Amino acid sequence: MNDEAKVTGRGPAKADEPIEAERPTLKTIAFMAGLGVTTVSRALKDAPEIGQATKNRVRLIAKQIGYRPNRAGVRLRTGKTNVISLVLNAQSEIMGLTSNMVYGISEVLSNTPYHLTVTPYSAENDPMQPIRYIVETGSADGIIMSRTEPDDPRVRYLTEHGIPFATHGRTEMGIEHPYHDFDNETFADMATKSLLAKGRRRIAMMGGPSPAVTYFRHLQRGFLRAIEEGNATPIAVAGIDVDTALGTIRRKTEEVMSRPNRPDGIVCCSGSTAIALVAGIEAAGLKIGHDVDLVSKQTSDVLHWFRPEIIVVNEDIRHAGRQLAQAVLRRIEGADPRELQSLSYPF
Amino acid sequence: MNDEAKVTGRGPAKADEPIEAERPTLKTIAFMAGLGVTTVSRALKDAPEIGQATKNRVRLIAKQIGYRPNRAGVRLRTGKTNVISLVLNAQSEIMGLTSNMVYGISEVLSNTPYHLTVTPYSAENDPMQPIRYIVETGSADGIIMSRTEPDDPRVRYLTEHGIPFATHGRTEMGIEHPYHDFDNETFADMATKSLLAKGRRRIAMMGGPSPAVTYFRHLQRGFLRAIEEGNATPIAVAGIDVDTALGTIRRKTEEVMSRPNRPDGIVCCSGSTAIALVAGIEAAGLKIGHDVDLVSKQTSDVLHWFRPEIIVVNEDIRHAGRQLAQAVLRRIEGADPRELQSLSYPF
DNA sequence: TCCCAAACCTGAAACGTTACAGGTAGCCTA
DNA sequence: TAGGCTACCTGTAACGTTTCAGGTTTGGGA
Repeated sequence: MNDEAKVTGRGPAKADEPIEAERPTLKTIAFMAGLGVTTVSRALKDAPEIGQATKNRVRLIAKQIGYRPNRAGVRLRTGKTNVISLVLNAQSEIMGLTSNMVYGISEVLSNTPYHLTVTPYSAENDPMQPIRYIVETGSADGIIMSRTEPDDPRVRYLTEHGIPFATHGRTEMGIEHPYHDFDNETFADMATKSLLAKGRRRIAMMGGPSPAVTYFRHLQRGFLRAIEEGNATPIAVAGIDVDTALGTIRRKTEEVMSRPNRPDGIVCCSGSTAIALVAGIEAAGLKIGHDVDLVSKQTSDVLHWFRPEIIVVNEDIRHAGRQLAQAVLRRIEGADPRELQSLSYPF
Repeated sequence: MNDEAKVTGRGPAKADEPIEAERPTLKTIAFMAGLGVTTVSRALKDAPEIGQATKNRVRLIAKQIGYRPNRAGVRLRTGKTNVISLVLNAQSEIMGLTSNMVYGISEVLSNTPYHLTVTPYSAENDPMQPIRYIVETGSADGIIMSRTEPDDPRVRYLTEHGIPFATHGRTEMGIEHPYHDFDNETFADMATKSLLAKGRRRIAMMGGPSPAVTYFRHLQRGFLRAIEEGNATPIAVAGIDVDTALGTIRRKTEEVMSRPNRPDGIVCCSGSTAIALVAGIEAAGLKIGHDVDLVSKQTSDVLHWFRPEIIVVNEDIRHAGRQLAQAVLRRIEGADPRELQSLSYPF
């Protein structure tokens, strides 16, 4: 049977130190219950071969002494890390995106044994690098990532290696995988139409992502469709992306809005861009809602209270985080990826 | 000696599966080098009792086969988790704070074996709860936390338990611990003085934190000192904190700025608050830089390009993240906490 | 020639968990 | 009464690492 000394501590407590309670293990419970360690392990995970009375007894003791399974032990034995990794591009910080994503994911994870680790990579680095690291070292059970591209090497790699993951954004590579996306096509369509409805005819779209990212195409498609249906003129404005420095946006906007053939309506795809846009527009001596109308997507609630004249559409990133977390968790449990694909719609 | 089968795999690979390369362990290297596992372990950590030639040989093999220590093994044996935990209040999302903090910390951690996990807690919950969880389950080697209070129970608890940590913000409880803080007293002083220099005499301060948080006092002190020295009148405006909903701020500001005894200068302590303030001010029919002057601190670069009339002071949260990460790491190595205390200054 | 220390290297044990391959008691059936 | 089934429970081994307590060789000094 068990040796009591081994259960209660590593030796006699020194007189001048407080008796530090050892963290309880399965062995502690086994000793207290007069059972084998195996039985306790099984009882705690509700295995069918353990009697109900024993289970109750074990669970009572476990709760009383505050037993928590040692993650290192579990991980070493089973390979299960109980970690979800959020892989992020540190550059693309659309206002509040990272934080809301983190908080959304955490909300879901807080009721589970999973922890969240964040792995940012800098823009100069290969996006594959953190992914490979996680897979090679087996440091997470699931991955959440953003900046999804139509033909995304990360998606291919993870699928080949059978690692559960979910992407913020869709791909176009014929691989069914969990994702959550905002319906940017509908957003661009609706946004453009609302400008058309105000009589605007010379419309530009700004503040979208790099063309490499999938949702750039969605935006483009929705925008161009509405423009065409409305018989309006699309104004191309280069160099105002969501990753562009705000000072550059402001300057560029002022310049664009001073041209004779300036747009009279703007669809903006990000909140921080919108703020710099407004600054540029007003620096050019124009008035929002009079000379030009502005519709913008936002991922934090800043715009709402900034200029009531701006038509604001919310993309709820926190909700996206929740969806993505749910998706990876269910994928880890083996769910069909096609059931883990969701879209949110602009209202 | 070692059994080759044990080193190269768990059995013959099935014909229809690709030969999945097993992840190398110390045993793999030991077998390849014709050494004992112990020797390899020691060689890799540069122990003095291993010969130089052996070290070189072992390290070469390790590098060649891409050996990475198994974290679960290390953690189980030594108790070292190689994890730093960032504990955050999910409510207090000052614009971009969370993300910049995360990125700053990651920058430092990326050159170390440490991973970053994020543990948010909701405002309704006890701030001690996540801290206790981490300590009880031993799930991190170090903790970074914010919203530091003058008499902070978390600081007391962690100090008593000897867990390395660093706080964003100072305490006033006579415990020397690592921290990084922004010199909010100087900020408030400078900000107020710059308003005085513009001839403003009726000055309010808004957008600070909850009075429970330490830096509330710093702001107050700097503000009141400058007010007194300048023989100006402080205008008290209640209910416009950094955590207040922006809609509320906007409404309240409009109301305050419509009073006959309205402030003619405002010191604002957060960027998002400033945006809502401006909206309120302009809704009241006033013009920034004419009827009222505004100085604001910001933690993202939005304000800069928003209204040039606003005097902007930057608090670099990314830098704070770097400092805090450095501090915990050095604390883990046993450095004196008094050498891990730093302040950044408004320029 | 013998002994001893220094320089290197070693196997076994342990961390906490789960999987494997049983073991035992009690009871029912033939 | 034997055989066998069911319901519960058990010890041992293993995951990969580090620590402990040695072991072996080499070379130098007496």
